[in-house]
Amino acid sequence: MQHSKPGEPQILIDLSTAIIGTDGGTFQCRLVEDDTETKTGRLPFGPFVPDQHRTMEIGLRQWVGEQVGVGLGHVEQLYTFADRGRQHTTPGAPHVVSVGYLALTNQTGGQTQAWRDIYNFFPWEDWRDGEPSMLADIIYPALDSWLARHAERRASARLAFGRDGLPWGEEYVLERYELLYEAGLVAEAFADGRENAMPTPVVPGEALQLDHRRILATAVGRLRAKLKYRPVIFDLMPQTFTLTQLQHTAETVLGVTLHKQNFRRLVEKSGFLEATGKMSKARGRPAELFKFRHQERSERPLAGLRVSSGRTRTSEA
Amino acid sequence: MQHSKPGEPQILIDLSTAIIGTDGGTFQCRLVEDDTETKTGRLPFGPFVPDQHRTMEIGLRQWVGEQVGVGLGHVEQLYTFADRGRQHTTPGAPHVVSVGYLALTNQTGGQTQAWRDIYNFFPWEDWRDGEPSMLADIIYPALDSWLARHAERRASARLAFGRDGLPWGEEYVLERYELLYEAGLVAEAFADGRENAMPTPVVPGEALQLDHRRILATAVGRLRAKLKYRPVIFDLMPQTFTLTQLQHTAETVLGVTLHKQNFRRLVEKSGFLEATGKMSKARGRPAELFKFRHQERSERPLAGLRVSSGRTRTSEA
DNA sequence: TTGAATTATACTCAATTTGAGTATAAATAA
DNA sequence: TTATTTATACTCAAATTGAGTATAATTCAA
Repeated sequence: MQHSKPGEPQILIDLSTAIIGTDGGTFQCRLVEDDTETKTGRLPFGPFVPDQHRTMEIGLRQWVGEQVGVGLGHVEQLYTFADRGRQHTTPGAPHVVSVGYLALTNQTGGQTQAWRDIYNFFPWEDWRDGEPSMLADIIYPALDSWLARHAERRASARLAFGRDGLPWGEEYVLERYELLYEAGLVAEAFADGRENAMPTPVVPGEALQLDHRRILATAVGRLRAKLKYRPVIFDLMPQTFTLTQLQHTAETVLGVTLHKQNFRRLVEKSGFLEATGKMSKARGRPAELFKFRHQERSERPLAGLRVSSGRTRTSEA
Repeated sequence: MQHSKPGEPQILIDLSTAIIGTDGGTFQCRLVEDDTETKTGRLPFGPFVPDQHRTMEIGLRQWVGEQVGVGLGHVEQLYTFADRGRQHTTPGAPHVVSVGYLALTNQTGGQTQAWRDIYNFFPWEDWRDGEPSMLADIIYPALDSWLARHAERRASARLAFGRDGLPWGEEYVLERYELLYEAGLVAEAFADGRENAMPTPVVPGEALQLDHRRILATAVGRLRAKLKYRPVIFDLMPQTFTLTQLQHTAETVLGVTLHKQNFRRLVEKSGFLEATGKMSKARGRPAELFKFRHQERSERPLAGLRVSSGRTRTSEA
């Protein structure tokens, strides 16, 4: 009864995957080394073909395998985006819906140049050296001028960007990107033909094709949130690692710095780590190498790192 | 390049919505008063028609409006289910993908019989009177016998059901339902033609059509989790309410009992409530009526109720 | 070869939060 | 008028958190 009559426009589902890893303090995402000579990068993606793919995850693994050949650890579905005007619509062609996925890996880099620093796409998200100056210098003035005409979005903007004394919530990555898009300040807004968009993007940060930057923002927000209540960080780590390396990874993902002694206390108490007895060799005092106790993953309530930043953040200059 | 060639089987997207409310200690979901005389209920749902629906949320609001006419408060997307074998597939017909949504409302009941107690569908989820005996009596024996042949699912089962001394995590509603489905213990497993399924469901609990019980499980799990970090509970409350009513709502959703004095302390400290000065009249001492400070929703970090159960749960008998 | 710099790790301590009560107040019902 | 019911206030110890200080084990550079 509610089902579509034949002749209605077809729907095509695209499966797009944000493959995320870290490498010595950089926060990386795997892009496709593109054949076409467009300036903007893209995530690995391809259509969901129900006849070939028993599940969407099988489909995405096929496209990831063919296009970038990265071994995936944790994989999770993020969100299904279907709004008209934000999907690439050729008249007459099927309507495209994209299902975004997050995948984590501990194998980044290698010989390929296709691993890109995620903070290139979202430079305002990296607070490891304090509040990025572009917020006060560029983003807030531009956003405020748009908000003057869109009072109904004020409350969301305050929460998302931590204005007026509210804290900066590192997990609101998507909410921030969406506001910048709505305000016409990023390149995709112009590419999608929004009437308020500037031909030259106002806000710094590299664009991606289609809605891939939106998917990446969703992925980063989800990962940042999840880090705090599930032990997903270990999917980003090599076999063995020092506590400092673990902390650097957490800081890279969260985009903030953490209190070292407390981080160590937290992580040791968690029971997820097992000392290997071996030591790392580097500058300064050698650090013990740990490994993740995989069995623990199924043996305890699965807390994450209930991390707190090293310094009380004052959210406004 | 990766796009579908014409002639490939069509995809149809169904939008299905779990509308959830509470009414004096019962946890309710709005079903459609069904025209067809099937025994099993269903959620309001209908196809996503891109030409008519600018967004999926617009589409779902249309189907909800037409089929049940309930005013929706908070609405959020849950998950997109597309696995073959769990969607109703008629050969040659389009493959159906369902996007599940959660909607909250504070208007339940009324004249209709279509509001059903959610714990009818998941009786093992209600721990307000302690651990339901059916877990030890029916579910665990049946599950264990299946696990004996599926050792690879053991770890998930322990976590989901809190076996072997692990705590019962009230938010793992979907994970529990999925395990029961996989083990062939619920009616939908038989309806979907799984070879290991019993013709008569082993586990108590009413079934729903299609994958609607899976969607409802997703909704309940998400709501239980979200209650703890976002102020969503107020979408379930009337304009004014006593602290006891608020607590009962939280207990109804979470399926556990809470410590009264601490709940009150928590909720008062949160800053989300505003005393009205009015008093409720009932048995016993009158309670003050509060209302939700809607502006607060955009003025503070949006914590939820970091509730803890009234008694330390021992997860195994 | 010594001492400065660097990094790791151990420990302290006050403030806050949490879990689990006890005590008291204000109604109704018998 | 006393028991029952419900609401609210307050206490207190344990655990957790935020922010240090102190010390140990290296390398680097003079």
